[in-house]
Amino acid sequence: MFHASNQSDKPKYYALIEFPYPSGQGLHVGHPRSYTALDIVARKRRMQGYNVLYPIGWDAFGLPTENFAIKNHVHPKLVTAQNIARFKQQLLSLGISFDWFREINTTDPQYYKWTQWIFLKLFEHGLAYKKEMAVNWCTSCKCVLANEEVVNGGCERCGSEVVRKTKSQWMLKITEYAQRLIDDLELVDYPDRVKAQQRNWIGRSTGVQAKFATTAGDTVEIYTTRPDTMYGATYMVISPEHPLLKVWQDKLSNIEEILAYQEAASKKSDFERTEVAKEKTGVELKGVRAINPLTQKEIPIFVSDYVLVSYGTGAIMAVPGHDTRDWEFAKKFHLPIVEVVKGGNVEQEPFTENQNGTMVNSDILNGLTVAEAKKKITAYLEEKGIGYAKVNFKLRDWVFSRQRYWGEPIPIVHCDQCGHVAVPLEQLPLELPEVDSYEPTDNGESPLAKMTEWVNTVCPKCGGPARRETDTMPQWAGSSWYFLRYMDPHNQEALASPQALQYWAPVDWYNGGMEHTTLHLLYSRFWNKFLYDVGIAASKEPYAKRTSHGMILGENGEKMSKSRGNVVNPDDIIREYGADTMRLYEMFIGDFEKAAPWSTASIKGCRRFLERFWNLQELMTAEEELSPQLESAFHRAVKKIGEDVETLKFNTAIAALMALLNDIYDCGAVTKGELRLFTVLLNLFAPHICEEVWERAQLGDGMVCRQQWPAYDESKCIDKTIEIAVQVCGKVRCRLEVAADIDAAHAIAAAKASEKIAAELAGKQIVKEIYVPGKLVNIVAK
RNA sequence: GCCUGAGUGGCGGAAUUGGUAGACGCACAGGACUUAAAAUCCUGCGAGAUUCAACCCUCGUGCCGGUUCAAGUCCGGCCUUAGGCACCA
Repeated sequence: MFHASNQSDKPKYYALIEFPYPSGQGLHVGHPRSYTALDIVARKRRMQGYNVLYPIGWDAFGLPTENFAIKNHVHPKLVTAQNIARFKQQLLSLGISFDWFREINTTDPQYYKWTQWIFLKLFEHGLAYKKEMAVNWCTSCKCVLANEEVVNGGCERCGSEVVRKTKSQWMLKITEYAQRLIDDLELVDYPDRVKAQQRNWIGRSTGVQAKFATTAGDTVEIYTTRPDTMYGATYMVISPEHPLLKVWQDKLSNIEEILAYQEAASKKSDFERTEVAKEKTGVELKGVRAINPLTQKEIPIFVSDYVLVSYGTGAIMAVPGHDTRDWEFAKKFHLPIVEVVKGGNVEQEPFTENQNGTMVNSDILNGLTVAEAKKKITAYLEEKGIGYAKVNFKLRDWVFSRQRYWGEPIPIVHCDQCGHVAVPLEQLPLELPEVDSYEPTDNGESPLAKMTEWVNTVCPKCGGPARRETDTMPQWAGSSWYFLRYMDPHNQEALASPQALQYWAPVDWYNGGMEHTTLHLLYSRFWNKFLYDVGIAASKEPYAKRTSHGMILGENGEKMSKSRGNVVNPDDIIREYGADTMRLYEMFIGDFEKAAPWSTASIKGCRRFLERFWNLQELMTAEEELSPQLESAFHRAVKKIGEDVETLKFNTAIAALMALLNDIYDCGAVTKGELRLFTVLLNLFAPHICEEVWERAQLGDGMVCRQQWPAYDESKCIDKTIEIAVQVCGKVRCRLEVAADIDAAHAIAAAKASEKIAAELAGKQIVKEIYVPGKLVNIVAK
């Protein structure tokens, strides 16, 4: 019924919500908050003459389905199909104007064929690579997690402990796009908090990478954001995993102690390692020392787990006078602390302030400000060949392998002769084979590894024996490009036709949850940028505008969950109050962008409002015009509702409709023209009842949702008379009814003429008279 | 520690650029209708003092201070709280 065409004379509008994961629990009351909001926008755009694309689909790969399948010995395909059927029926009952002709499903081979195709493109461009590395391993899911999926050292999904494990993994080089992912935030309209969170996650820092010579005759590279403090570097720290330890092992007299420390560090979980309040530990290397390139002094080298191997060079110069961690470490190990920036007392506490401060004890830098010193020393280090300016990011490459069944197979073949070879494009989709058991294997491999017939294949390159990759892709794969598939969902030849991609891109308005800011939102921006670079996606950024809805909490103000017993089932609400009431309530519940507690008691108000609207039919007169008493109220309402929908203020838009309805009841009658206009306005929020009233009261041809969005007349938004406040010295003393177009002189005169004000001013001298048009008069008197 | 937000009645929440604080709704109280209840309709509903009653008055948007004729809104300093990041050099 709401079918978007890829060819139209109308301007296009692409509204998008995050497609749901069809879980076994069915729709959550949180889903409709987002869907109804953009449904309102989509409906308004259609009425405003746009060709609107508002699609829906299913992000259906994932662990809960797989776990359910394991437990109940059913194929996840079947579980998925059942869940989708339930979700679909629930969404249909809400009357969301999705384009169901474009429904997609990430687990459909015709869909994941293109997910695999994109992976091979990434592989072809060197952005997908396999690497032996320490990864985050969820002990409960028996699966590798991306950094983005680890929350407080626990699994984002199940909360279980995450440990480090060395495994060979497929990685995606998202770091290649780090700078552009930051820069291009300038091109899009996202909430500041979303942009800030993404920048924070990517974590750009500027500094210097420099070489420190050692007494072993080689060098250690360090990274620092404070090259200005290099004269104060009194020791050096390398991470326990640093490769130089192996190189130096024969020279180190305390190698046993170091290896023991290394061993202990490797056993710690992520959670333990990143615990903040932890006391610093470490071991000094006996036998190798470094040389501060500026002071030429020999300084000790320590190994400590407060330096991470995965960031920078895995080694730092330690400046205890001006870094909190170095200071703590120096105090514990009684290392010298040298002040190089004046302003604090470095014996008492580190002086980390880097705005104001003058360099001291720093030879060529003495007397400079920190900023000047940074510039000068960077140039100096470059000139001497000691170091160079370098930008670093906290963002790591994306661990893309999962050792699970229910995901897209990674279309790669391992050949002893040719290495990693792409499955030829014409063999896509590489479908998931049937397996007997979906359980991961004991050694942490995917259940696919047991499918020897499937695993053993021939190399596409040399024809020799080869093995298929048995890892699958993470759940994020399918959702990283789905907005492109919607543009042309049935295309067999390409992920979408160039014309469709050109026509619809970018998504004009994308609404979703804050929880996806550093996961899905970042991943899909990355994929879109890559696809843009290879000439497929038509816009640099996938989403022109992003908004975020707040969570709907339980009645007790806590997050809804089964264990808390505060879950509200949308089916129950729809059954008892109807879909329109449900939609209206979720939009009226509060500020759209903030979390709001559910209140079943408050729903009644929305239901009552709709009943009062329904009963207007009995008050309807045959007149077409707006009645003089209500004309300005209607014009104001059209204006307000139009504006509020654009700024996500659905709650006040509905309040305006309620106020307008109260005004109509005060008049005791409604003209046909008024009811028509009211129905048109309300139809965005409550489509079912409005279509019904539209037809029964014979308000017009066709359906309400096909009408034009009404215009308002600015000049008619104003009443003939208005009430202004009269203040004396800023305190309201009375209110006056005056003509709306009254000028300052007359307004002030009218104010003074009132008995109350005259009495108030008696015997006082007027100092100042202020008139704020349409608002108030303020008389200042002594 | 750093980065974002947010603190307003019994409750959810309103309040362009500083300009009548509490829109709209819920709950509650009183009344009408009814044999009765539900539903519906009408009225009231921040706190305090005063009054037979009403008007009027005083206070009031987390706390302290400031700017202004005028501050929920702007500035400075705190407190509390939610979300994100975090031994990131």
